[in-house]
Amino acid sequence: MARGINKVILVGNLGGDPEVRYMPSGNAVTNVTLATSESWKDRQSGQQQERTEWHRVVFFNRLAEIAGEYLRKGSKVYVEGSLRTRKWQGQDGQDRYTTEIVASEMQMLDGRGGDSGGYSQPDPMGYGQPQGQPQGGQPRQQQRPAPAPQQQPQQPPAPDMDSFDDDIPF
Amino acid sequence: MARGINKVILVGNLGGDPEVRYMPSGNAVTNVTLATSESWKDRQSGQQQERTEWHRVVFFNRLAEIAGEYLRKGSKVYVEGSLRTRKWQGQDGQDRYTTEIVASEMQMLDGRGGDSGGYSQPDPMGYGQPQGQPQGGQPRQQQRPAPAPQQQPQQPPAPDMDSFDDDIPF
Amino acid sequence: MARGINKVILVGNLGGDPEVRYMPSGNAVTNVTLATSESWKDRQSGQQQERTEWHRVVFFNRLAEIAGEYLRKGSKVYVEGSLRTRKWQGQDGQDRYTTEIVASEMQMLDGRGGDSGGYSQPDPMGYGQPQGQPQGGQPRQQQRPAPAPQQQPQQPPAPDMDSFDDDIPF
Amino acid sequence: MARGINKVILVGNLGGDPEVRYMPSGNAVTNVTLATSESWKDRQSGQQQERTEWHRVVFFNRLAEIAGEYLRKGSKVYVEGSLRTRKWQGQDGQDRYTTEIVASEMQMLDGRGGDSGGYSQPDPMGYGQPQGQPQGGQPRQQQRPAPAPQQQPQQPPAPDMDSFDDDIPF
DNA sequence: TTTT
DNA sequence: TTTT
Repeated sequence: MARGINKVILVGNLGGDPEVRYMPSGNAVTNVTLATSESWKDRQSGQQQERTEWHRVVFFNRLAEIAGEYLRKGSKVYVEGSLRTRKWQGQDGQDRYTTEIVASEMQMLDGRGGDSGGYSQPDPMGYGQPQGQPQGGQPRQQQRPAPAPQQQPQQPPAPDMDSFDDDIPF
Repeated sequence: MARGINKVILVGNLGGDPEVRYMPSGNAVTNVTLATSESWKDRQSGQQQERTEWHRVVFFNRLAEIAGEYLRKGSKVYVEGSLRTRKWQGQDGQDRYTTEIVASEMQMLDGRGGDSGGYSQPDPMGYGQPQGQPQGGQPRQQQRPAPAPQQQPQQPPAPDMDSFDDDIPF
Repeated sequence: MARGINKVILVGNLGGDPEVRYMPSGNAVTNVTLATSESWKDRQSGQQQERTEWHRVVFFNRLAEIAGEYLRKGSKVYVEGSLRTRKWQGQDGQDRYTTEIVASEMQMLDGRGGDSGGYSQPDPMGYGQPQGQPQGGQPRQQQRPAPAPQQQPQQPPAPDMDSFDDDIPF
Repeated sequence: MARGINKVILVGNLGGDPEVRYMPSGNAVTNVTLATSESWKDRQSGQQQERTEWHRVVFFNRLAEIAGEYLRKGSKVYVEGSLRTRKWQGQDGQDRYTTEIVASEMQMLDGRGGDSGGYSQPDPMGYGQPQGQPQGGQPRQQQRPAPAPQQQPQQPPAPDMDSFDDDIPF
């Protein structure tokens, strides 16, 4: 039961490949970062401005497996979920807080995925090939660039797997 | 000012090219139909079932022009708006009601758009590639057509342009 | 599985008491009408205008029972669901279509509902009646306090006012 | 223009009175914390569990003034906005990040606000105070009634119960 | 997933 | 770190 509504809807692109981990229970946990951006014309300078917002999204269980399998760096994705602020200890022993979107629904919005390898097994989600892409001409090579090494600014540690409760309410 | 929240969020594909009209004031009004679908396994038969829902979306003013310019049959699009039920007279003189989504925000989710040039070749299927296909290394035949363009049952007349109020609050 | 997103979020007041029916299977189906309204100042006349939109909402199964039990005419409610257009035959034998919101989530937003019973004493917590309580003719004791205000852990400093840009795009 | 969608919808209660500040430009900035909570039954212990999530919400400009004027500790409110993660320096000189919801829309969901003053008379309409009205210590006259319940025009018949499918996918 |  |  919920008292209140805590809902997030994102459409954005993955900043890197998903990171999949497994809990002792065997359940999967997948983390991605998602970029959304806005651009507008600055009133004073008349300059075009842009701001990118980065979101930390976490998937659990079945959704974590699907995300790990189908999403790739650059994938465009719809994510629906809820906000959760999680506490962790910095190396200096101080408390830190990180806000994440705990996904409850995910939908791929492009068919590239970003993975050149393609599927060797059937597509459990029935996802896969893109809708809305021009179909003439030659199918093109998958262009996913090599995984960029990436420093997260202030990387919070991965959540302690043992502290996860399979009964997390979503 | 609003009393209450009336919000719709859709991600779907256009059933046809947008229809753009102009009000006497010169403001544009664009109509599209948008398909969303769900599939699930029937409990009894074990059969895969699918249901496609068709939404009537209307854009006004600047958004109407952008929609008219960039959207095409098959385009995948994010639409945010509000519900409005509109009354009209059937040929038999009887009242009829049609519910539409009045769009307040729109975002194209496939990359063809954005370019006013559009297609230089026709899309043979009328859509672009469907979603829901496996993506193996070998491009394969399109197996499931995207939601078939179809005559909307009971086509309500286009809204009477003169009855539109430029002050509609959105 | 879904191809596309079909989501509606409403906050409004019930136009009448819920109508509960039961399917042959014993499952409940509850219908309500929900009002949302907007008001704005007309540009030309300078008059305050108001438009009320009526939404047909249908609940199934367990949600239908809860809605039938706790909602009343005038109740303020949050509803999340999806659009569904349903075909039916008019008395003249002609097809008609009605668009409804099929609710997937519901939350009561007042503790008094539309029942005139209401509060007879002031609310000592400064909160009002918690959600999810029955709202029959007899007001009853508050049993679950609303979330207690508490100190935020790790209060970040207020943003530096000078760093704000008036052109922030929202 | 946006590339991507960054949308948050919250319904919750204020943890404290709003904090209003003014920018050098004279524009207002108002901060509140908002609680949403979930409760569920733990699978193993069978115990009822509850988790409250606290959200930092910031309002700008006109919305900041309205929030500062009408919201109070305990107020139930609908907030729509977008996520923004803001960087700041801890006392130890280290970077910290705080995620906030930048509100673009706000609606009060109770007529009493958090002010214990509340109503001294019963609500004749069975509705409660309309939104958007001042709610200071002195209750004032209700000026705009909530949307009047009214007969729906063109009532379609109730759905034929036998045609419902228990497997409807939601 | 659970609850009202 | 993404995308156009």
